[in-house]
Amino acid sequence: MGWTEERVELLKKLWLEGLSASQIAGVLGEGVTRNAVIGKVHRLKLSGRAKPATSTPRVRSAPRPAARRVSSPASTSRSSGLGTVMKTRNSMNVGGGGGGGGAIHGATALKMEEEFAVEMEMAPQAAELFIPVEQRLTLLQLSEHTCKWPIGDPLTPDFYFCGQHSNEGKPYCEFHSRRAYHQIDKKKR
DNA sequence: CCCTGATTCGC
DNA sequence: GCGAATCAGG
Repeated sequence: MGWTEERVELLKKLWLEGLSASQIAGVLGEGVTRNAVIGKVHRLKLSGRAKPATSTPRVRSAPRPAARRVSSPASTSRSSGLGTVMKTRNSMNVGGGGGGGGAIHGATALKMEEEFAVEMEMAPQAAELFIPVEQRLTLLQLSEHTCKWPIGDPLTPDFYFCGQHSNEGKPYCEFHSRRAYHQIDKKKR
């Protein structure tokens, strides 16, 4: 499928809006891959949309030895699981019983408007894992195959570890292993 | 592992 | 011009 003016405009809009290439590809659908989007973006010369200008030396350490293409894949239909985006804030439930202690809400909610909108749009059912009290682990109860994802405030009695089963040398259960690596948030790039 | 954008280069 | 493969980074 070629790039009609409509699609190009939509691409521009979404890209400038800050959506990732894969997300845009998902929106455009119909056999449009992330690479196609990125390639088009480059050709349109509208790449680098939030460059701090600092830190982009583009070091090409490996000069690319030989990267011939593989035979054509015949079918390009791709049903990307777009609705799988999970952006959830780690619930920090710190106590609550005592006197009116915690009004410690930072001023982090500044540039959250658009992001939050997109968030709600794409991950309507995102939720944090809930671990039943009887399954929660203290530090001493951790073993090789228990998820070591910390939940809550370490300085608080209700701090505990996930404790779900984790596979083969992995420190976290499947649910948390992603979060461990992946930067769900962070506004630096 | 998952993902991101960047680049190359055969088509 | 297009985009798959690949790279480099998070």
